[in-house]
Amino acid sequence: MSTTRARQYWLMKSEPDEASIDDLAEKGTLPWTGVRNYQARNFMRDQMRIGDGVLFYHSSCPEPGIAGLAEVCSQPYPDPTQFDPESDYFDKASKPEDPRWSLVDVRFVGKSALIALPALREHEALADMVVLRRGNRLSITPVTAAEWRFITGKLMK
DNA sequence: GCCAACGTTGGC
DNA sequence: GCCAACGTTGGC
Repeated sequence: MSTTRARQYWLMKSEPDEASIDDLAEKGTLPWTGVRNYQARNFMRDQMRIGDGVLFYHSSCPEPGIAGLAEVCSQPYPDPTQFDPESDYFDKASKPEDPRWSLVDVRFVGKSALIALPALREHEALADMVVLRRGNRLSITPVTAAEWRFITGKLMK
C-alpha cells in the first residue's frame, strides 16, 4: 500500500537557451538534468512526487519569469550527465555505485503568457515566494498551495 | 559587464 | 570547525 500526500508545488528555473517552455512543449517530457546544488537535488530526490505541479521559470534571459506549467512525471533517478565526461555536467567525483546527483522528469502541461519577474513582485499574495527573496539563487524552490492558486488561477486567467 | 548573494573548497 | 578565497547564479 502506498502512502498518499497532498499534491505539492515547485518552481523550477531553466535557461531558455538550454531548455525553454517551447522545448518542453515539443518534447512532451524532459529529464531535469544539470542540477549541481545539494538543496535543489534534495527537493527532487527526497520531496517531489509524481503529479506535483511545476511553475516553469525562464532565467538568465532578457525577460525572466514564469512561462508555463509542467508536472513531475517520474520517480527520482541518477542524472546520467554526471557520468558523461563529454557533458558540461560531468562530475568525476560521482561514482555509478554511489551517484551524487539525482533528477526527475517533468511533463509539459501548458504554456502561459509570460509572467515577468517585476509583475510577480507586484502582488502582495506573492510577497513571501521563496524565488522572490533577495539574493535567491536556488534553481528549484517550493511554492505554497496559496501561491500556486494565485498564479494559476488569477495571473494565468 | 557589474555585482550582490551565497555555496563550496581547502588551509589551518 | 573556522573562515578566507574563490566560483557561480542571475537580475540588472
